[in-house]
This record gives sequence, C-alpha cells and structure tokens, in this order.
Amino acid sequence: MEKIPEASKRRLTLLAALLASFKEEKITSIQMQKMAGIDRSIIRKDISLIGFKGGVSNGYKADELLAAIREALKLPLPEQKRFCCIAGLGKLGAALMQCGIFDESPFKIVAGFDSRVNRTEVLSADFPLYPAAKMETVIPESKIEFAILAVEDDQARLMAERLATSGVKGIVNFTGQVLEVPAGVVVENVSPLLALNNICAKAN
Amino acid sequence: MEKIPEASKRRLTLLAALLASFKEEKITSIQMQKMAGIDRSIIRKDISLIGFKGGVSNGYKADELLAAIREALKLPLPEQKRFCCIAGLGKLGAALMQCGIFDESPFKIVAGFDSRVNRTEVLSADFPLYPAAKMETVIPESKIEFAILAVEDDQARLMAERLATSGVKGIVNFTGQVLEVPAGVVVENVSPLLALNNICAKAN
DNA sequence: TAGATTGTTAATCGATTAACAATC
DNA sequence: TAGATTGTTAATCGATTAACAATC
Repeated sequence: MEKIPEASKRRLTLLAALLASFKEEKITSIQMQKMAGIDRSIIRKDISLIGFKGGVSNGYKADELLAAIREALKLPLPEQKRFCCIAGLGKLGAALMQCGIFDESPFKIVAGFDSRVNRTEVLSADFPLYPAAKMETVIPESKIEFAILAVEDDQARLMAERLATSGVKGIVNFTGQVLEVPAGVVVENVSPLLALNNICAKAN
Repeated sequence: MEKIPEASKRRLTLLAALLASFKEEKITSIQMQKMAGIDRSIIRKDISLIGFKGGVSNGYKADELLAAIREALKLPLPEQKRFCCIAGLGKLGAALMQCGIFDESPFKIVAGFDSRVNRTEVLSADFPLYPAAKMETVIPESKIEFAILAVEDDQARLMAERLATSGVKGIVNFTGQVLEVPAGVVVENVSPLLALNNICAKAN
C-alpha cells in the first residue's frame, strides 16, 4: 500500500470515530459527507487509498469499513490496551482522570504525575499517582506510550521535554503553550484557547 | 489581501500562540521552525500571505508580527472579550469552567448549561448556570458566540444541533462524537480520545 | 564589510475535484 | 431493469519547496 497523506489519515480517523458509533449496517459516502462534513469524492478517494474495496452499489458495510480503517492506520482496538499517563493533576488533569472518558476505549491511564506533593497525596484514582520526579523511571517501567499534558502553562515546555525524554511517543497538549519536541514525538494540540482561536480564524 | 488558505490560517494561529508567550524582542523564521515544528520557508510564505513586511535581516519584531497575525486572521485581542458558554457540567465541563484557563484570554465564559437540575444547582461559578432548556433564549440574549461542548456522548449531537440553532458560530467539541452542524458553524474537535487516535495514525 | 535572514519567484509536488464506466 | 453508488482516472487546482537577489 502506498503511503497515506497526513490529511487523509486525519479524515479517516474522524470517519473511524463516526463509524464506531454508527448504528445501521450500511453507510454511503453521501451519508458520511453529511455527518462528517467531508466531500464524498474525498471520502471515496481516502477509502480507496487504504485499499478497501468492500463497497457495493448501496454503500459500505459500516463494521467492515471501520475494521479496514483501523487496520490501515494502526488504530488500536478497544481490547488492545495502550498505556497512557496524565501529567499535571490540577482541576483539569484531575477531571480528565476521573471523568471516565477512557473507560471503554483502548487507552488506559496507568499513572498520574504532579510536581506538587499535596496533589498526588490528596487525589485518589485507581492507578498510582507519583511526584513528577518519578516520571523518567515510571514511564518506561510501566510501558507508557502516550501522555496527556495538563500542567500549568509555565511548566508546559519543561514537562513536555521530560515526557519526550522518558520515551512517550505522543503528547495530547491541553496547555496553551506550543511545545518543542524531538522528531518522532507527535503532539496534538487540544487547548480550548487554541481551538477558539482556530475557530475565529476559520470563521473569518 | 488574497484569501488565506486554511492550512496557513492554522499555522499562523499556532505562531500567534507561540509569539504571545515569547519573551525576546526579535524572532527569526529559523527559531520559529524549531519551536513550532513548521518549515521556515512555509513560515515566511505564510507571513508574506498576510502582507506583513516588517522583517529585516535579523528577524521579525515579535510584537509587530503577533499584532499583524491577529489583525489578518481577526483573532481577538485580550481586551476584546468574546462571550462563550459551556454546555455540559459534568466533571470535565465543571473543571473547564473552574480551572481559570480563560482568565487572561479574550474568551469569557458567561453561562453554563446542563440538562440535570442538580448540576446547575449544586455547582457554583461567577456566571449563571441554566437548565439546558434555556439555551435557545440565553445564548442570543447574552450574545454568546462560542460554545464548549462537554456533555455525555449520547447527548452530543442533540446539544450541538441546539447550540447551532441558538446561533453560536463555533463549537469546541470535547465529546467523542462527530458533530453534524449547519454550514457556517465551525467545529474544532478536541476530544482526547480522537487526539490519541490521531497520534496513533500519525506515528504509524 | 561579512554574515545572516527576509521576501518572492518559479518549479515541483501533491491533493482535490469532477466525471463516468462498472457494479449491485 | 432502473436507480444508485462505488472505484478510479485524468484534469485541475493549490500548496510546498528551493533558490536567490535584496536588505540590514
């Protein structure tokens, strides 16, 4: 299979999210265009890019298409747990670890870190909480691959660097800071502030 | 000024975030490449796209460049408050409204909504909390332009539709659902789950 | 000046789009 | 069959990249 462009990967990942909660058996590119806001030509091109040819004249079987996207993009299945940690246990970090958002997902939080001892001692979770000083040892030992970064802005860059040094492959960045990471480490910026600015820019 | 491509807008918005916390007087495209992970040719092209020509042979004045980007992209300044609301006051929504992330920003939360009466009555904030039924009247009355969507997944689509109907211009989507919105309403997907999947897809 | 970086051009590269034969 | 949608091609469109004269 040829290499899949970055833009196609993002669209396919979004389609996978759509399909995961889709209730009917079959789905057409027209329905997906309407639901995901992606042109149906692009959708069919993206599907063709991953080599999936299960479509027939009344659409794709939703579960087959979902499986094909997951396989092509190496998206984890719910039963293949991938270990994550949360760095920064302030209001937002604590909420992310407690709100149950990862419960049915392939991503499992197995550690929390904070540089303030009172946060790691006061909070409770069904996984261990550590002082930030333990990051470099715990992350490799616990086979943690991904990190949720929710520290205060003034610590963001330092912590991102330490997460990268500790071996995480990706960081979900909730801070308002732009992170500088080594090649090979992927950052997804999900700061609500950046998101709002992106909306302003797009809305013109 | 010609129209600015979507990809350029996103990069420039990221550069604006970078510049907002940049401490030195001058910055070069090489520094920005290193810090934001964007090729310097693209950075200079993007800057040229917005018609900014303040650069000299030792870089750009950071504050001038930031002002130019904000103006070209119509990004709000800290003193020009834009009103937002939070829909869904569970653990995550409550944390977002209490964590102070919007404090120094141009975005001001002026209302919270939840369909569960006990949430709007138990929680406290320095802005009013309403039952979801009030959305359609409060949003236009309070001149709310943007919404943070943090409801449970099973309510996500319905609430997004109601937010759009109520007149918001953009939705920051924290839910795992893909939202279907009318043309003209902008959605930024910041679900941690989607972000993790995007990281997996990108990391190959 | 010597060195470094900008601003811009032109070439390349890649992505989007439209169209339609093939298929069910 | 008639109608609808896929899969794919080719054309178009737009974005990225490299290069370099101009500038400080």
